[in-house]
Amino acid sequence: MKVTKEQILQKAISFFSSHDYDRSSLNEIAGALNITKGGIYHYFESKDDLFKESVSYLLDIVDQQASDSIELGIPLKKLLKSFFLLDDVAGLYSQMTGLDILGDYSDIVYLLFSVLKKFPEMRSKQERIYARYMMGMEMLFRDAQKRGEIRRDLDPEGLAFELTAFVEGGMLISSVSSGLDGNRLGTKVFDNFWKRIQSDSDDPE
Amino acid sequence: MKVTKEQILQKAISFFSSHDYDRSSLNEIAGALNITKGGIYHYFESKDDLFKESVSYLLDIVDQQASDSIELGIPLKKLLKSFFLLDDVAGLYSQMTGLDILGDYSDIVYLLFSVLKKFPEMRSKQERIYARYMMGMEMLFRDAQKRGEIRRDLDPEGLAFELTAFVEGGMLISSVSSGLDGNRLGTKVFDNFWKRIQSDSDDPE
Amino acid sequence: MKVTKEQILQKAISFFSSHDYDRSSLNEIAGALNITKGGIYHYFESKDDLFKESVSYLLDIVDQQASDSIELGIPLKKLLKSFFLLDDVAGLYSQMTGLDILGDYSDIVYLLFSVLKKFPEMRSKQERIYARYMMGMEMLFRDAQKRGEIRRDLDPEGLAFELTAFVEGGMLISSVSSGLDGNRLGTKVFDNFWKRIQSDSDDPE
Amino acid sequence: MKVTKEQILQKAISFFSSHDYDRSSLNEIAGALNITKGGIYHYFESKDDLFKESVSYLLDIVDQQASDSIELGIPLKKLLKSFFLLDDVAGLYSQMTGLDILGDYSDIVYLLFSVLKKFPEMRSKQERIYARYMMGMEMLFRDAQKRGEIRRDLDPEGLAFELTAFVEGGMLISSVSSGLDGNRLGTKVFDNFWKRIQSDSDDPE
DNA sequence: CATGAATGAGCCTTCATTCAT
DNA sequence: GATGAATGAAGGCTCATTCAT
Repeated sequence: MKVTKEQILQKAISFFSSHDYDRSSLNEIAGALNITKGGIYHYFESKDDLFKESVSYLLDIVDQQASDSIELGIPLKKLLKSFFLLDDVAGLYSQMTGLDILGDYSDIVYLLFSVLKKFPEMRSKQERIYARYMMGMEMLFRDAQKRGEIRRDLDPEGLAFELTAFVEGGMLISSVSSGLDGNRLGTKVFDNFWKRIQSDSDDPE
Repeated sequence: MKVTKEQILQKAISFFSSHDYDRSSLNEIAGALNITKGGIYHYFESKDDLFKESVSYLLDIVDQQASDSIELGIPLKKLLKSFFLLDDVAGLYSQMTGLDILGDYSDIVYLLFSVLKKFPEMRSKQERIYARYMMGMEMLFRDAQKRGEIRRDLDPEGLAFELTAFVEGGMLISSVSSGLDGNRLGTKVFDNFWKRIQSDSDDPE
Repeated sequence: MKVTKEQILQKAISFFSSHDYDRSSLNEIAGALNITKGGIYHYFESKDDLFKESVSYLLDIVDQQASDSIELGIPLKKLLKSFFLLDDVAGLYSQMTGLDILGDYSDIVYLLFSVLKKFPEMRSKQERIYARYMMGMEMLFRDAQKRGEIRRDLDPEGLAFELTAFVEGGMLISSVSSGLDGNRLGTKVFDNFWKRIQSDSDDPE
Repeated sequence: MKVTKEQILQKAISFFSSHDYDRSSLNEIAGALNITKGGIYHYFESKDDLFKESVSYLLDIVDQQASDSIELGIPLKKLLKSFFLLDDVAGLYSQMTGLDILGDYSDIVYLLFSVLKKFPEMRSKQERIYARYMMGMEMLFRDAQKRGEIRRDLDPEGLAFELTAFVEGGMLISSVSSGLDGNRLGTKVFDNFWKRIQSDSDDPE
C-alpha cells in the first residue's frame, strides 16, 4: 500500500495540531505512516514546506466546510440557533475533516496562530477565510431581511461580525473553562439576540 | 547593575510570547539580559520552571488589570463603549504591564494556549481569571439594573458572557485580519447592543 | 569503512572500564571511532543504554571464557595450579576478548561495581555468572573425587567457593599492590592447598 | 555551631562512597552541612583536593581499625573464625568509623578503586595498608606457631596472604550475590582451613 | 523510489570555580 | 570568614538535513 502525499499531509496536520511544530519530529510523523524520514523528503522540500502545505490543506477544508454551513433559503432562526450552541460547534471541529485529523477547537486555533508566527505570509489566507465567512453571514442576514424574517433597520455587516466574533470568543473561553456550559450560555445569548433582531411582525414566542 | 529575578521573568514573557516556548532559547533570553545561561539557573530550576513562573507572573498582571478595568458606580454606557473599541482594547495589552513585555493581543492568546498544551495544570488559573472577570461584568450589569440604567428583564450572566465572548472573539479576528477596522465594527455592534439593553425610559439618542 | 554496532560496544567498554562512566564522554568515544556523537544515537537510545548494552556484551564474553576455562576430564592438579598463578590469570583479562578492550583486572572489577551502582537490575546477571562459575568448579572437584584424585571427605561447594574467593581477592590485592608477586604467593598457597586436598594415596611430591 | 574541617571530610566521604565522585556535587555536600559551596573552599583548594583528603582520612581510619583487629596473645582459632564470617565482617564496614560514613563493603571498594583511577599517586597509601595488614597477620601466625597452636612447617606469609585474599574475594562475591550465605560458606572454609593448619597435638574437635 | 547511516548545529542542564560584597 | 551571584566549559540529547547505496 503506497503512502500518498495526501496521507502525509493529513498525518502532519494531526501531529502539528496536537504536538505543535517544534515537538513534531519528522521521524515520528514518518513512523506513524510506516515510512522513513527520507520518504517525506520525496514529497516535501523541508519540514517548513510540509508545515505550510499541510496548514494550507487544512485551511481549504475549513473554508469549504464554513461555506457549506451557510445555507441560504432556509429559515434563519433555526440556522442561527445552531451557531450559538457553542459546545456543539466546537465538537464539529474534530469531525470537520472526516479524517480524524484534529483534536479540538483549541488545537486548531493554536495551530493557526503558530503558523502566523513562523510564516506571516500565511496571514492573508486566514484573513480571506474569515472575510469570506463573514461575507456569507452578511448575505444570510440580507436575505432574511429581504424575506422579512428580521428587522430591516439593522446593519448586516455589524450583525455578521457580532455573530462571528461571539462564536469565536465563546468557544475560546469555553475551551479554557472546563466547567462552563457553552450550550446553556449560548442559548441564553441567542434568545436575547433573536429577540432583538426579529421582525416586529414575527410571532413572539 | 544587578539583574533581578523580575527582570528575567519580564524578558522571558517577552520571548515566550513572541517566539514561542521551543523557539525561545535560554541563550537568547540570557543574552538579551547581558548575563549567561547559567545565571538563569540561579533563579529558576529549569526552563519549564521559568516558563511556568513567567506565565503566572503575567496572569497575575492580567487579572489585576482586568479587575481594575471594571469600575462600579459610573455610568455603564461609557464604560461599555470602551470595551467595544476592539483596536483600543487590543492596544492596551501591549502597555498592560507598563513594561514593554507583550507584543499584541494574539501574542498573549498564543502564549496562554501554549502553556495549556505543556502544563495542563495551569488551566485552572486561566479559568479562574475568566470566571472572575465575567463575575465582575455580571455585577456591573446588576448594578446598572438596580440603578435603572438598563432593562431589568435581561439575564446579567448572559450579558456578561455575551460581552466577554464578543470582545475576545473580535480581537482574535481582528488580530488575524489586518485590514479590518475593529473600532468601526465594534462601534456598530455596540450601538445595536446598547439599543437592546437600555432602559425604555432612557432618552433615545 | 562502516562503523558497526559491535565496534561501538567494544570501544565503549574500553572507555567505560578505563575512564569510568561519567568521565567517558560520548564525544570522546565517538571521536575514537571517527564518527560523531549523533552517530552513536543511531544505535543506542541513550548513554545509559549504551552503557548497559556494552556491559552485557562484556559479561557474555566473560561468562563464555569462564565456562571454557573449566575443562572436565583432565588432571585437576594442573588445572588448579593455573588458577593460582594470579598474575597470569589477571593477564588473561586484557586478552580475554581478543579485542584489546580491557585494561587490567581492576578495570573490570571497577566497571562491574559501577554498573551495579547505576543499574542495580544488572546484579542478577553478574550473580548468575558467579553462580555458574562456582557450580562448574564444584563439578570439577566432584569429578576429581570420583576419580580418586582428591580426598572424598571434603565438601566440593566449600572448595569451589574457597578457590574462587581466593583468586578474586588475590587479584584484587595484587592489582592494588604493585610490588607484590602474585605468582609467587599464589604458588605458595597452591602448595598448601593441594597438600590438604590431595588423596592420601597420592604420591607425595 | 561551627562546621569543622573534619565534619566536611566525613560528609564528603559519605557522598563520595555512596554517590561516586562525579555525581557528588559540592552544592549537595555543602547543603547537607548547612553551609554554602563557598564555605568548602575555605578549607579545601578544589574538589580534587577535598576528594583526596577525605579518602586519606578514610584510609587512616581503615588502617587503624585493621591494626586493632589483630590482637596478639589470644587464641588464634577464635580470632580467625571471626575473619571467616564474611557477612559479619562486611557488616563491620558500615560501623567502622563510628560515624555513619560508609554504606557497605562494595561502596568502599568502589571508592578506593575510583580514587586510584583519578589519582594514581594514592596507590602507595592503599598498598601500604594492605602490606601492614598482611604483615600483622603474618605475625599472628608466627606467634601462634611459637606458642605451638598451629603447625610449625607452614609458611606464615603464605597463610597471611591466603587468608586476606580469601576474605576480600569472599566479601566481593558476597556483595554481588544477594542469595549467597557468606557466613555459612565462610564457616565451611574455615573448618577446612583450621583442620589443615592446627598443630597435630591439638585436640581434634 | 526509498532506506538508513551520518552529520552538525543547537538546546537544556550541571557544576567547579571565581569574586565582589 | 562566608555568601551568593555569575561564569564558562562540557556533556547528553534531538533532529532537520544530506547522501551513498
